[in-house]
Amino acid sequence: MASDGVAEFLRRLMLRSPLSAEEQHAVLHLSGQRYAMASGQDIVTPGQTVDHACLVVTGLAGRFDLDGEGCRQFTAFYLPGDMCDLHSVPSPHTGWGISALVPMTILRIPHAELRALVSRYNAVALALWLDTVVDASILAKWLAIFAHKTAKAGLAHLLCEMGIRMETVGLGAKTHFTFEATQEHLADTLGLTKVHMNRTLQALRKDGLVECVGRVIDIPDWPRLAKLAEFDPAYLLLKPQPTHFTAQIHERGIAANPD
Amino acid sequence: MASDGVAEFLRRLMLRSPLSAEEQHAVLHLSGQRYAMASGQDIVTPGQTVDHACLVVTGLAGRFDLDGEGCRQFTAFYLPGDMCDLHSVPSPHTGWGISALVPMTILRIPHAELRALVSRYNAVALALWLDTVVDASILAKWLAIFAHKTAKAGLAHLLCEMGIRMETVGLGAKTHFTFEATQEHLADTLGLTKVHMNRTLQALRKDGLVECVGRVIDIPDWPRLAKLAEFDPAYLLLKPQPTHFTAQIHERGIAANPD
DNA sequence: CGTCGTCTTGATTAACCTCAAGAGGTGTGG
DNA sequence: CCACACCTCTTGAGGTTAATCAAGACGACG
Repeated sequence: MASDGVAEFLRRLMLRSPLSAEEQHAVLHLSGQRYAMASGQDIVTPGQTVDHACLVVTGLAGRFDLDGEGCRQFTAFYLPGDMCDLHSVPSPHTGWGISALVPMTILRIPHAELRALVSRYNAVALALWLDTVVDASILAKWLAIFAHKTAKAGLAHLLCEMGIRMETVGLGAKTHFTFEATQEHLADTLGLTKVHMNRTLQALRKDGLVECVGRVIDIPDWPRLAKLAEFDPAYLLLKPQPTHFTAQIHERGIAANPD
Repeated sequence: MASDGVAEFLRRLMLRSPLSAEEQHAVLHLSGQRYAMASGQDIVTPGQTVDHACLVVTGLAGRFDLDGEGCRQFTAFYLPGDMCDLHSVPSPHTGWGISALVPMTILRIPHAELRALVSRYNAVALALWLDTVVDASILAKWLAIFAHKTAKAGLAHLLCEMGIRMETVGLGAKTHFTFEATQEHLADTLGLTKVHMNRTLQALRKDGLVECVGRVIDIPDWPRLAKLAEFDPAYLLLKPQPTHFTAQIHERGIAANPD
């Protein structure tokens, strides 16, 4: 019944939170209206008050903040299975916006459904809360990396993160994945100009740390890139906290709690 | 019975979330052990797994991230009444640390108590969740400002934020408050060196935008500082979202929902 | 009275921005 | 099939912001 994106959302929750069969079932019964978004279209307009959260079914979305001159700063990326704007459940009025970085499909899930879910199932409430905490953890790491580090290390870190996240949701391997963000999107994430982003990316390519054809990213030497970035995936709060764990994730699958 | 810091925490929650008398009462019954922390001491060590959250009773705490070379990046400041590390309720293992920036007293509240509270009272669960969302909202704003803007505008923005937050918790006015962070702490927040932070602060002083004696901050011309910073307090998610509201906050007091 | 933490200053170097323009691809309409 | 617009990526030269290294001044504290 629910391979319209909700199953991927449940899978994401269970990466970090154990849920009973009943709770899983309840999550899978979430429903909402499907929308197709054009590239560049706003999923959430800055300052809007919303009565629903948006689940990314396919594509890539970015949360952004606007400054006075209209410059964008991206503060999160959302992949398929991510519930963007889950924050809006406790805080329906958001200052930020979310836009589609590529043509994509989303599922709008009413707050009413989510609130009913969390009031009935305590474990689900904690799971959703944890989901926003993960978002905040990534944000804190971005701040630490982008404010302190050089553009090269910052970009390297972002690519490592996207690699792990893509692999975790089954979209390629951490060393080989498709990341549909333009160089300008990346520049607006790291707080650089697109010119400097271009040169930084070239530097990584010249060092043999990254290869790109189209929007496909290849990381020929993961350890070296991770070392340059000082990348430690612990902040992504995936279950097995010790550092070398990514291999296990796929084998575990979604049925962690069959009872 | 509970003017040991818990009342201030309840007050903070009620700035953003309406709670019934029973719910308020339940929050006030939170208890924990009181600790005195020395300046510079870690309240939470990076990588630690905790079974309690820490309520700031007096003083100032900072959440930080460490990079490979041991450089600190602060990712949050916590004032009296703030529950630092509330994130640890859904995620007990944290990558970041929290340290006392001045001598301070805290209250350690066991996760067990907080979890019992949220499982009984749905509105409290949403209130706590919202509290971590506010934290994330500040983080997103910091990223946007510090990554994009010049040091001068970034520092101006931080001072505006601290002014509003101090006034909101009743510690001075937004244009006149005590902020016990050293220039080095500020540098580690904006991602600058302490040398450059010093010069940036001097620039603000020379422009007549800020005056400091000791750790007391004076903002002679708030509108001009706010304009330089492009400061809009909406991201702090205080209740009356329209822009000019700070006057009302004090008058409302804690008894917003007497029933 | 000396030590330590914090603030301050100067000179040099590196990182990043700004402005400007061109190259390559893609989709569209004539 | 070509012409055109548009988006993204790329390159160059010069200017600004902030980092680095080094050292001195000041006050608080024991």
